Amino acid sequence: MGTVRSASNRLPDDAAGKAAPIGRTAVVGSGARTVRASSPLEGGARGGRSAAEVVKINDVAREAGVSAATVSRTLNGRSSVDPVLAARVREAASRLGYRPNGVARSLRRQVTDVLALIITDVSNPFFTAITRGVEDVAQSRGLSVLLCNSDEDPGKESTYLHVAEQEQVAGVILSPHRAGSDVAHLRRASIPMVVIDRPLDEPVDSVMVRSREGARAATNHLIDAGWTRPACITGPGDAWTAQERLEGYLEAVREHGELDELWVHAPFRQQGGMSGAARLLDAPDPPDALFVANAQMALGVLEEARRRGLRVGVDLGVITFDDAPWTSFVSPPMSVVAQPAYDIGAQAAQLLMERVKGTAPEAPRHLWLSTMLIVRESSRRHGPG
Amino acid sequence: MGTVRSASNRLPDDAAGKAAPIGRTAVVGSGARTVRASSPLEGGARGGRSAAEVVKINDVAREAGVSAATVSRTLNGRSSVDPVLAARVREAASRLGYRPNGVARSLRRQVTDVLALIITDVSNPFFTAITRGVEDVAQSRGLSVLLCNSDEDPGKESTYLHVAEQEQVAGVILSPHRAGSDVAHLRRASIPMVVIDRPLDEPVDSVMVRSREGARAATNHLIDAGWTRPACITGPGDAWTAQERLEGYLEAVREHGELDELWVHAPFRQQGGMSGAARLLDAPDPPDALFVANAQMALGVLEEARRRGLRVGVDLGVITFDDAPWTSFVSPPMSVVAQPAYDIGAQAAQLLMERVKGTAPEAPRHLWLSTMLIVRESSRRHGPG
DNA sequence: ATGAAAGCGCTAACAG
DNA sequence: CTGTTAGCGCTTTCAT
Repeated sequence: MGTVRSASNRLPDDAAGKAAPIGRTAVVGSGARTVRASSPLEGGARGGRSAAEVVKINDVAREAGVSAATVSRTLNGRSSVDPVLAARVREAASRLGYRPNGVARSLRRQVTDVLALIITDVSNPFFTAITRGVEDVAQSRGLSVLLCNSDEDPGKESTYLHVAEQEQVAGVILSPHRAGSDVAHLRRASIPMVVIDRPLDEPVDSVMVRSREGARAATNHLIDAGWTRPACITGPGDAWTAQERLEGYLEAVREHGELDELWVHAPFRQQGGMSGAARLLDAPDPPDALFVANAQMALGVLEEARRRGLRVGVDLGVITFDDAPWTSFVSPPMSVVAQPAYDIGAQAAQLLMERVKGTAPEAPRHLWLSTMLIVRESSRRHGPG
Repeated sequence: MGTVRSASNRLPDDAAGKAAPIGRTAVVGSGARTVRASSPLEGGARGGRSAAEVVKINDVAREAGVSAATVSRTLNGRSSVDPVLAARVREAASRLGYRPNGVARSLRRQVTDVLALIITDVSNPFFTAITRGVEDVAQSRGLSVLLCNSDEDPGKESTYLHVAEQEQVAGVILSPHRAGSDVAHLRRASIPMVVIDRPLDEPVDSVMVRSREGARAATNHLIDAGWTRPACITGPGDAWTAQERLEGYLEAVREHGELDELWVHAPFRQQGGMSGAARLLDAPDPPDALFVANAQMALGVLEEARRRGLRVGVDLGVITFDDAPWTSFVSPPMSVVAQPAYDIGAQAAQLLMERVKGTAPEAPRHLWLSTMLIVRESSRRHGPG
């Protein structure tokens, strides 16, 4: 697949050995812990003494000659403070390089200015587009977004759900692995949540895509284009989106009667597309066109087609879900069912913001967005030769 | 660019209006706060009373008839407890559905089991591959990874650096926007850090790629292939990787004498590649081959070439950095300089783990990984027509 | 091995 | 408007 010219990497052994975990503090001297300034003689961190000590709110208070409460009020602007004192506080804070401890604040306030977005695959452009949507609206509201990659792994998913709970994030946007994903703890901690891309067996806000409709349109298009044995390569059986896209395919096929129903399940990855295509094409009476459930799989399909010397658009019609950045550059340009990924993210963040602020109605809201069929060349039937 | 069949999305207005922020608690009744069980008469959450109340360590302690300290010790396994009591504690904890409050724990322990990975572009496959590397080793060490997308925006970067500090993450892996990115606060908070992809003007661990070497090899390859006016489309001038790749190009060009030095800077995006190519090709004496500094830009180059009716591999030679998943499927297959992205992440995580555990030497370590030239078709010179 | 008590650093009632 | 006081929920000495 190309000439390789050079290579040289190495992954070093774990130089750490099996030593017991040690705290963050560098192990320099004996076990004696650093002593914090407490005697009035210390007089605060004056001048250029670049101590590694962390400045706390009380240091600032002392330096500014006010109470910690006033420092807090000044810096948070929640209550009015005498301008003179406020100035003194700000001055002291910046002189000392004070940085509020977010953990302490969170503990006290019980919320953070952070929200978590848990997706099933960072390397899928569909999800990164969603991410952008989420980020844009979150940022406009002054919140940060922490991305968590659950990788279609229930274990990782629950770990991240746990992290979100532990860290007391303001809200969670989740693309659940399965409808049964356990979010009870989040609910119990009353952390607002919005589900995207796939449904959840819980009464929560959601933003979904009419996948089935898109799949049906894609399959119909394949048939209209003159392909006579369209098949479907969809995601794993336990993924709702995979089922829906398969359903859409089946609906279309059934509308036309006479057609065989041909489909396989495979992981939502390039490798999955490859093996799925292989299984289908190895059948006694193989399909002449493929509706593929995601762009990463589509790449695998192209790979397998190439391996077999099948010309896409001639020997094999192909259309896929997701308008990845590369779709119009492959040969031939790939027809797709585009999902409004950015909007999914933006809408979900909207809904979440409303929950966070408490301005949302109690009943869960469900948004359904539509797909868009973009016909390029891979799905058209070009005469052989 | 394709026939569009249907579309229908909408982005609802901000239904929230401009109401002041309200805490997470649903605003149901008056201002009276929920009262916590404190009277001995309450007797703990027996039976099916599914209270929305959050269970705290003291509830578990009471339920198990031990002290909070014992509960903590049991659940953290840091000190030995009587097996009988331990069993009782565990039983009580699970019966009550106790979930330790991570924020409180972090405040006390001053660390979290989470590390932050700050990258400049989630939608760049190079960075998602890095992410996988980081995740794999972090997970094997029992840590979770929070991904932060700084988007080449110094503001966002510093926000995330701030979040990382606030949340007291165990460590940070950063792909800095500029060498001058301000990480002083992290250092002051003694949060371990590893820099990837680009250097930082600070004595910290780093994992980098010999970009310049790769760029030089790519350019030399273009020249060897028979192209006579190779040009370079690199990233923004303030990005180190962009400079290095340009340098590599220049080195190669200079080695050959006689050749003009042709290059432009542009954002590391598809759009950037497009405009960069346009500028270069619009010149009086345009190049006949392009060395592109990243895969997303390369897509833009393909777009521009198509727009102008230039045949890649015939009228225009192209080679790019990064072996994105689609590179071998575009037409013609794209030659690339592959970076060991996964390894960058894995190695960085390794280094970070050692710092977190305190088993690393004090002096910063610098790892340099090599690229790999993969020659496909886009860079070969095929006779016209 | 266990419990009591002392905070981690901050914010929010509550008086003044 | 400001300071005092009381925790947020947990872990960890320090005694026992």
